[in-house]
Amino acid sequence: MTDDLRPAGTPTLEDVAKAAGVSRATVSRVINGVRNVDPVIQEAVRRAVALTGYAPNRAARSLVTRRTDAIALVVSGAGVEPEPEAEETAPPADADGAEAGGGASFTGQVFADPFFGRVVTGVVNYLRPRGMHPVLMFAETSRAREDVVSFLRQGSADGALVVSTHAEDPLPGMLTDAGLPAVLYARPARAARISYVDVAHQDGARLAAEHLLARGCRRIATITGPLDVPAVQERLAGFRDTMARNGHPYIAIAEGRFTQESGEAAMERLLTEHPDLDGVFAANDLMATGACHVLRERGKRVPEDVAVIGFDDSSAASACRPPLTTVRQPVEAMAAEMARLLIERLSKPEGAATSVIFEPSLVVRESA
Amino acid sequence: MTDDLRPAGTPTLEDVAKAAGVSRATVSRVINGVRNVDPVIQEAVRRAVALTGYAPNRAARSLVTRRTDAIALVVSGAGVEPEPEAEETAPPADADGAEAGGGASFTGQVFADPFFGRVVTGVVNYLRPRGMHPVLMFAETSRAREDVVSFLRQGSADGALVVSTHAEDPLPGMLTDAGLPAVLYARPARAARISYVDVAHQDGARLAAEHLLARGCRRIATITGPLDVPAVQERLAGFRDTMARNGHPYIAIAEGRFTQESGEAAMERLLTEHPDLDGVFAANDLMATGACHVLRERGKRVPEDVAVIGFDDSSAASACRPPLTTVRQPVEAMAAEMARLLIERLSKPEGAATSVIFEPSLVVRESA
DNA sequence: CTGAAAGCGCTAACAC
DNA sequence: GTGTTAGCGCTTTCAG
Repeated sequence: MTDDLRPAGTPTLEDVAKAAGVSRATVSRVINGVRNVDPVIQEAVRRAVALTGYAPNRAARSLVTRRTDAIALVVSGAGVEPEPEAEETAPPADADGAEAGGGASFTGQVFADPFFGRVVTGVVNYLRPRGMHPVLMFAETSRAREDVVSFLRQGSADGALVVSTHAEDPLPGMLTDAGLPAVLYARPARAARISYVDVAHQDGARLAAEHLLARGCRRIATITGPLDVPAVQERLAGFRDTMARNGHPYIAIAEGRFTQESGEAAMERLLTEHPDLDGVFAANDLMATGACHVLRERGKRVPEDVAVIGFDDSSAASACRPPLTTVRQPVEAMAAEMARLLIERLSKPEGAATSVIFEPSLVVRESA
Repeated sequence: MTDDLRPAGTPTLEDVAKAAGVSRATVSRVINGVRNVDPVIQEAVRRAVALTGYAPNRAARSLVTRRTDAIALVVSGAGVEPEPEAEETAPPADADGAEAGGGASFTGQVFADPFFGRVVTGVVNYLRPRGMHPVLMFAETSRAREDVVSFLRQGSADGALVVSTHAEDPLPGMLTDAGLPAVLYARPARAARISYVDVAHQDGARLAAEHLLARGCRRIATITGPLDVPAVQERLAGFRDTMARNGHPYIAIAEGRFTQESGEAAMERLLTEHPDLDGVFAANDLMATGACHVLRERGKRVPEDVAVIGFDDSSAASACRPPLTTVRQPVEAMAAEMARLLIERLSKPEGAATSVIFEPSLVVRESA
C-alpha cells in the first residue's frame, strides 16, 4: 500500500540487490558466506534480505552448483520379484493403501521392523545440521530400482544411501555401473567397488554364544535370518564357531525371515525337534520376540527354562516381555557414518571405496 | 574412441537435439509427452535419447516449471520445547546417534510407533506412480520448524504433509501464514484454514465400547493419550458417551503418552485403584500392549479376566500376545488421501480447505 | 572489494 | 508440426 516498488512474486536476488543498492553478485556472496565483503555492505544486504523476505531458489542454485543437497535414502528389496511380493505378515495390511496396490505389502512390512526407524534417525541427525535432506524411496521391484537410478541421474539427489533387505540386490551394482555415488548399509553379497558400513557380525554372535554358555545353557539352538544374506551367514558362523570351541560341535538351526511371525514358526520347529533346549539365539529382535511368545505358550519360562538372545537392540527388544537380552548394533551411528561417507565421496569423487565396521555390544536385560 | 562428437559431461537436451537432427523444443515436447509431434520424429528422438543416455535435469526443469515434484513429509512435535526433549522411553536410545544429540530421542521415539510406517507407506504409494517423492523431515524444535518453512519457501518441495504428535503444534499455523500448501493428518487443536484428513474418533471409541459391553464387561476403564490432543478427547468422549448411554455413568481413566511404557504405567495405576476391572480400552495399540503385559504380570488373563481393546491396528496389534482386538484406522488410505488433497491444492491454489473423515472399523482378534 | 556478464539446462510463447 | 527465442534465479569468472 505504501511504496509498491517491490515486485509481485517471491523476491529474487535481483530484488534484494536493488533494495540494498548493490549488485546481485554481492548479495549472493553475502548469502553464501563468501569472505571479502565489506561488513557495512553485509549488514545492508542482511537488512534487505529481511525486508524483502527473500529466500534463495534452490532450483536455480542447484542448476549452477550441480548439487541438490538432497540424498536418496533407499530401502531396497529382493533381487528377483515374482511381481508384487506375495508374502506378508498382517493380513489386513493391504486392505487399503491407495490404488497403488503393488508394493504396499513390502513397504508395510519393512517399516514394521523398528530397525529402519533407527536408520532414518541416524541419517536425519547427520544430514540436518548440514542443510541436507533425505528423500525416501523404496526399491522392491525392478521398475522401482530403475526409478531410483533415473532419479539420481536427473540430479534430483546427490547420491544414495541404500539399505538392502535381501541378498543379491541388483541396485548397488546398477548404481555403481551408472557412476552414481552410493553407500550401503551392510556388505553386499556380490563384491562391488562400493563403500559400506557394517557391524562385526561374528563378534556379535560370539558375544551371544559366550553369554549363553556362561549362564549355563547346554542345549542351544539358533534362529537365523534368510541364509542367502551374508550378514546372516556371518552371524551363524560366529555363533557356531564359538560353540564349537566350547565343546558344542552341533547346533540346531531354524531359518526365519526376520519377521516376528517367522520367528514363532522357527521356534515351534525347534521345539518339536529339541523339546529340551535351554538356550536360543535369534538373528534379530523381532524373531526373538516371536520365540519368546511361543516358548511361553509352550509353558517354558524365559529365561529360567530357556534363555533367549536377540540381535539389533531395536525397540522391539525393550518392548518384549521379558525385555530381551540382545546384541546391540549401533545403528544410528552406522547410519550417520553412511551419510558421512557419502558426503565425503561427493566432495572427492575419485576417492576409493571404503568400509567401516562397527563393534556390537551385548545388552543384558532379562531374557538371558 | 570411435567418433567423439558427443560432449564430455552428462548429455543435455541440446545434445539429444543434435543427435536427432531436430530442435531442443521438439525433444522437450517428446520427452514431456506433448502431442502434435510427428510419430517419425518422435521415434528418432527416442532413439537419440537412448543413444546419448539422456536424463532431463530436474533443477533446470524445476526452475521454469516452478515445481519440484517433491513434497515434504514432516513429523511434527510439541508446541513448546524445553530445549532437546528430555523424555524418552528406552535408555539406550541416545547412546549413539551421531553428534547431533538433540532430536535423536524424538526421532527414535517417533518411529518406534509402527503407525508412522503406515503413513509413509500410504504416502509413497500415492506419490510414486505420479513421479513424486517425499522428503522426510522432523519438526520437533522451533529451529527445525523454521527449517521446514524455509525449505518450502526455497521451493525445495511443492508442499507439506504434516503429522503432528502433539496438540498446539505451531507448524500448521506457520505454514498457512507463509501461504505454503499443506495438509494435515488429524484436525489441528486450534482451528486453521488448512485441509486435513482424520478418522471418526468418536465412532471408533463407540465400536470399542459396544464390543466390551457386548462381551459382558461391567467394570470398564480406559487408557487415554495426552489429554490436550483433540483426537484423544474425541475418543474419550465417544467412549464415555456410549458407556453412559448403557448405564455406566462413570469410567475410570488413566492418561498415557502413546508409548508402550506409558501404557504399562497407566494400567498399573488403574489396577491399583480398581483391582476388579474387567475391560480396558486403550487409545492406541502400543499402550494396549503395555496394558496386556502388566495384566499378565499381575496374574490376570486376557481376555478371560480382563478384555483389552486397542486403537490403530498397527503392526503392534498383531504382534501382541494375545493378538489385540483393536479399532482399525485406515492409515494408509488416509495418508494417500492427504497426498491427493495436497496435489489437488497444488493444481488449484485457490481452492478452499477441506477435510476428509474416514470411518474406523473394529478388528476382532483375541484380546477382547 | 564490487559489478558486469555469461551461462547452468530446460520450458513455453511465439513465429513460421 | 517444428524451430527460435527469451528467460526461470542463481553462481561465478573476469574486469576494474
